[in-house]
Amino acid sequence: MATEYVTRPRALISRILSGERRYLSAAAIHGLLEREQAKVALSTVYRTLEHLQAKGQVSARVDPAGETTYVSCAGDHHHHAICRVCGKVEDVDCSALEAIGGALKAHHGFVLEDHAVEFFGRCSACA
Amino acid sequence: MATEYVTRPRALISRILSGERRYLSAAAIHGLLEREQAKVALSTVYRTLEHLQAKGQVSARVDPAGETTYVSCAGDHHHHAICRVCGKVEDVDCSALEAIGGALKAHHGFVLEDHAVEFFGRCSACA
DNA sequence: GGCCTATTTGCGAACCGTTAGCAAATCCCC
DNA sequence: GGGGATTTGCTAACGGTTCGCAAATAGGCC
Ligand SMILES: [Mn+2]
Ligand SMILES: [Mn+2]
Ligand SMILES: [Zn+2]
Ligand SMILES: [Zn+2]
Repeated sequence: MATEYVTRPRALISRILSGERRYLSAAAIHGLLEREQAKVALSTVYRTLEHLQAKGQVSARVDPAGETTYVSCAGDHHHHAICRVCGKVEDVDCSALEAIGGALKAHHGFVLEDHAVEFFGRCSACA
Repeated sequence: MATEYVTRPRALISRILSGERRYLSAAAIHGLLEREQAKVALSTVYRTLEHLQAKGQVSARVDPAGETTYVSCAGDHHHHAICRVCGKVEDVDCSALEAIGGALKAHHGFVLEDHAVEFFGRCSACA
């Protein structure tokens, strides 16, 4: 049934993502593949990204221009601090946010189930 | 130069937004206008939303399907708790997040400049 | 190694939300 | 009411993403 093939396009795209700590668009990944003479269709890039997301190896976000971008990302629930200069992504723990659950309940009767957070600023190299 | 007209479409759209505490897409707003016999072009809805955003009366977010949605939103910097059942939006203060700035600096040398947060759960009516 | 079949790819066209161009309509102020 | 700047409506274009389907590939099995 759900047999899973390790194909050349998938290996190439996984390699690119794991060597990159910035969010990349599908088009950007496709461009990087072209630059190294690897012929992979853009639709395959999309399908592979979808596949990697389903496997929990990639996290996506929509950038301000409306383009979806992807980073290699695994591990427990956490958030990203994104450098506005170079785009570097740092993983950030979010235990501080747990406390907000109580306040939401008290003020609005709101039962907190999940949250999404993004931090923006400058990484150590760009500060 | 930047004279500003109060037109019928703008008044209609502002009224719809201020009477709604959920994020609405441009198409949804357009649909509501149709339902009340008001003929407004979809492109006018987009332009009005852009206009209201620039005036700081509307806040936008891209929903999981990639569609941009809009709520009436004014006041100081804050975040939104969105009910997963009915879509109702509560304004949430974020003083608790300020503390994270120090930790980011200490752990990653990251200088925090801004953050974006969304909370998901169930509002009091849907709990 | 060769065969076989399920899975994946490549290509192109279709899709869909959003933006742009431009003439006609509207708003505002005198 | 007249006149000029602004806004609207319509339609076509745009750009990222998804789809359909035949050709190619992976990998288990002789
Ligand atoms: Mn991560
Ligand atoms: Mn708000
Ligand atoms: Zn940086
Ligand atoms: Zn609710």
